[in-house]
Amino acid sequence: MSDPVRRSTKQRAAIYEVVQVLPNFHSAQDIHAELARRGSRVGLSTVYRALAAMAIEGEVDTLLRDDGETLYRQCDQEAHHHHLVCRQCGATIEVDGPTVETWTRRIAAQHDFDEVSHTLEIFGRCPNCRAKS
Amino acid sequence: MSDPVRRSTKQRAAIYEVVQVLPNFHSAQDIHAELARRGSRVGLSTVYRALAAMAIEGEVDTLLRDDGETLYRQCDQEAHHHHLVCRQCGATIEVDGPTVETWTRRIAAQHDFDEVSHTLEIFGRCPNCRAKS
DNA sequence: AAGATATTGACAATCGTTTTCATTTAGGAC
DNA sequence: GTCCTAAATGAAAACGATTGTCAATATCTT
Repeated sequence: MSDPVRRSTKQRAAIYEVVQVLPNFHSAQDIHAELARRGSRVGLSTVYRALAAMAIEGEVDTLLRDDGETLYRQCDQEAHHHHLVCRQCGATIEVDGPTVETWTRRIAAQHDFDEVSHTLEIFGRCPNCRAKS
Repeated sequence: MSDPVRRSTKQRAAIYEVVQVLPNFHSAQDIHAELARRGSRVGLSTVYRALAAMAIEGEVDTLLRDDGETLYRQCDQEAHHHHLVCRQCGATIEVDGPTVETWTRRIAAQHDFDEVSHTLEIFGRCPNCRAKS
């Protein structure tokens, strides 16, 4: 009962390519649109499936927006990390959080929880967008 | 151009009542079902509207689940805080995070971001659920 | 090349949530 | 109390992201 063998297809390659090239986070629909713009006519379901698979493999980074939409981005760092995201332009900075890691582990231990994970995102306005307003 | 006046209605009272009584986080649909169980036939749209309004007023606490569903709960603390949530039974502990608050402010300042907010939730398995497995 | 099966894509279905809009109701004025 | 106006309600439709369906296609193995 092992996992099905993965086959490499033109579609998956195209999707991977676009994700690598696009800066910051984008929705599956964005990526689908970008593919169309480039002439790759890939089905929307295929984009969703490929992105979900890549997220599981750790090849892409995901972020859940306030309204529930899932955003994807190329993953720079292997290790667990967080994001500082500009609410206006979407610019993203990856931040590393030893302080937070330690803190969450301590909190969990205090309440005798195990198998702990956490989500943390910081939202704000970047210097560029502030200058424009 | 001031905000419309808020009127107090039986429906809002019923919704507020249920939220106060239910432990832990529940979806708008859960709350709607619980109202029905109690004989209060309140429209689903009304439940959504009331919960959204209460969330803005800070009367209830919200949590965005991994799949994008919004959960609501009575708010014990006025101040900004985070949650330690059991993945299995949903038990929730409110945690206060001066460490994290400081850390996020510092990170934002380092990158010259302003109007900063953040989301942080810790997920794990509570002692009860661990005992059961 | 041929067979087995993973993958694709057009489309329908799902599901939480929001909007529409006609009807009802709260709350102030008289 | 009665009137009036705007807020609130609710049933149903609309919406938007995502997932399922399934026949057709492409990939890998032999």
